[in-house]
Amino acid sequence: MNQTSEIVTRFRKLGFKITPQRLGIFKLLRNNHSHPSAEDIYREILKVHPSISFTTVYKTLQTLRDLGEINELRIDPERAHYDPNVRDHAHTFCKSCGKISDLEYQPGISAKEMDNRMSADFEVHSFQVHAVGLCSQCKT
Amino acid sequence: MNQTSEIVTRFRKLGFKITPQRLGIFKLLRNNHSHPSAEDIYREILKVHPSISFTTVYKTLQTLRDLGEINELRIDPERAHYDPNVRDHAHTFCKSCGKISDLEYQPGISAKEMDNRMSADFEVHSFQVHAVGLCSQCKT
DNA sequence: GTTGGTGCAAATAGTTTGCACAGTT
DNA sequence: AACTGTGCAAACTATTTGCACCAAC
Repeated sequence: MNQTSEIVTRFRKLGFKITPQRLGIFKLLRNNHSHPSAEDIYREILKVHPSISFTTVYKTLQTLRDLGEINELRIDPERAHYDPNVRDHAHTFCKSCGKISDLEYQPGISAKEMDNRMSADFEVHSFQVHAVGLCSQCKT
Repeated sequence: MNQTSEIVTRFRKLGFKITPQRLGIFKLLRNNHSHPSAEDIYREILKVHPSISFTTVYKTLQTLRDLGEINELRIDPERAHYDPNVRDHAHTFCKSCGKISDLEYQPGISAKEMDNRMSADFEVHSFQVHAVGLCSQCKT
């Protein structure tokens, strides 16, 4: 995810408007490594904008996703999570507590390299690597 | 997924019963490389068992998944897909038509190796690798 | 003033569950 | 006969949408 100022410029250029709600969401996401769900973000932003609606959060996340500013992670079968870090990287997902963490392991190949390799058959947009299991707290 | 006869033995051993519906589902899944959703399986099995319910399909898939006979794939944000091939392997997911295919690329590391490497922090049960993008039919 | 955003409420869709009856063992 | 499975219907939950009013531009 870019600097807030860059996103603001980008939004304006595309005819999107900048609202306090959106600014709050941008701020909440920047440097956020917790992989929040839409609901998580909604609950947090409520502290700053007590009358914001879930719909606004939801639609803003969609917009940011469509612009490639954030990734929508579909690791958790129960809900989507959002990640402002759009660089290629892997995740761990704990089946017990649902926590998603960044994983140091590198797949050894980027989405771009992957795309070059198999472009005849499939056009790769992103390349996702997940380790699913139990985190240190949950494995007894 | 094991041979049907082995699954039957395993089910009986665990106190689960063998019904024509379940046998039909076992047969439909064996050697199935199409990564069907529960709905897909339901529609297929209806041709053989016209009065089977979605609930039965759903519960049987859960049981097979819990026994490790099949993998529940959560690549498609819209629905779960099922794969009788439980060996480590990667998938492609087409954002446009939703098709899931097996991918030749090997992550270069198995879930077991992965687990050994990072066992201090996280207990890896499975290791999932997905290329998300557009299939040959959908990329214009 | 024009256009897009917000927030409410309702619809959608996949998934999951409770329960009575039927089938397997 | 005992106990699990089946099938129906309903509940649940995350997600998505329609629309009237509001705010950014």
